[in-house]
Amino acid sequence: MALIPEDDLTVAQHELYGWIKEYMKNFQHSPSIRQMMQAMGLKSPAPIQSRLKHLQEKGYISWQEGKARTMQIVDEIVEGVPILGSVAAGGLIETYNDINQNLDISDVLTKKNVFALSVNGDSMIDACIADGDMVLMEPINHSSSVRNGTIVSALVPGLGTTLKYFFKRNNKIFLEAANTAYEPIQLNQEEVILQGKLLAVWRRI
Amino acid sequence: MALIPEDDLTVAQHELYGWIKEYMKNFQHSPSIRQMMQAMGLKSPAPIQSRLKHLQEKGYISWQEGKARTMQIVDEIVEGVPILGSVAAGGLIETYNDINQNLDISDVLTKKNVFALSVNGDSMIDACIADGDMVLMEPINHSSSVRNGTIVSALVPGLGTTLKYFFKRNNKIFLEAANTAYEPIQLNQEEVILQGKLLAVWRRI
DNA sequence: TGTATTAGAGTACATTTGTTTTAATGGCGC
DNA sequence: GCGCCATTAAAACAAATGTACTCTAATACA
Repeated sequence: MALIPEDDLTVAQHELYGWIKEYMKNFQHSPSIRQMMQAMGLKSPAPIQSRLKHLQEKGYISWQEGKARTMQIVDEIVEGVPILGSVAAGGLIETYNDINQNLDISDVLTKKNVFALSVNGDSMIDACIADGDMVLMEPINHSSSVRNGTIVSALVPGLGTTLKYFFKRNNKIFLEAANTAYEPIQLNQEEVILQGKLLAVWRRI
Repeated sequence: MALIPEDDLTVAQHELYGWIKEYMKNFQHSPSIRQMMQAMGLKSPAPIQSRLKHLQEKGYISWQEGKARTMQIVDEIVEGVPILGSVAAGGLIETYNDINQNLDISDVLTKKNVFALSVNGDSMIDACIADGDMVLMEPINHSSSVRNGTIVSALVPGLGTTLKYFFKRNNKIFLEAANTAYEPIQLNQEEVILQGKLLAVWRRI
């Protein structure tokens, strides 16, 4: 049960294709035929040429003839997944099939210094952040730049890093869970280091 | 308020840098110096070399000396956000700073035919899927390939597209919401078209 | 077993391409 | 105006590279 139907490829072609994808992901440019030759353990360029030709005929790759390192992987969508519609819960939905919109995640991922944290526990369950989720955080420079109600990751000495709602009242900082089973934490400004504020949530099933 | 501090670049360097990024985004490989020359309206490679050298010294790009089209853009993180630790709710946490792991989203995004749906309503709120979330779905070919308990988007004639838990018992299909306020839907196999199964959830704050 | 097909080795060649060098140009301060 | 500096043009060169070709070994198939 292959996830991607690459069954029309021979073993050698599949191996080369995988190597190329890996190389291009790492180096952001196309490898040369002689590099592929070496990577595949071959001693002449002819077999690579043959495999590339087949890969091109089957629509996996393309390149500009005669030009060095101009391969492209045509198969995979580099960035963006089509948004096919909106889906409702129980009620009516409009399914706009031909909308030309793509889910854009890159703006968050390419933001400077963004980091991710893996969520443990269920203290934010009422904010729809579950155990095992990845939260993408933007570093906080000044605590004054954080609005009340923002979800932040905060380092509380003795407690460790925790994900909570942030509130500031009368120079006191309150960290509140999104779960009534947890008591709010009240702290002085010096007692807490705000690490980042929540940008996005990512959950793999 | 520039997002990325490119202020240390001259106008010519900045223009070239922008063009290179655009080219590499479109073609998945590095341009040649002569291509850049032409794009910048120049008639000799020397000015491009000079600008590339400056871009390299300032840490924007890199390349392998002597090799054709081996440029890389070092500035932006192409894919991947560092996972800095795991964050707990209220309890203790281990914050592993030096873990060399990156949040990898590409495997889902580059999967064939994956599509996204915008979630309306709160019927899946107990599965931590909230109004406004984006759900990434993998197309379903055969209903037999869907396991009980999977979250699917299903097209129910007269009802529209809906996001629900999928169950199959005695050749009947049950679509259950993750919200006790909604009643389960019971259908015959012919009455429902399974569109996709849930791969991931994405939520922007 | 014999033959056709395919894969690979080895080689050669033209083009592309990075790099170097030298000369010309143009702006700029004095 | 004059000289200094950075930018560009122009040309040349060597390395890298894609491509074509021939020959050999392996493989499949009847």
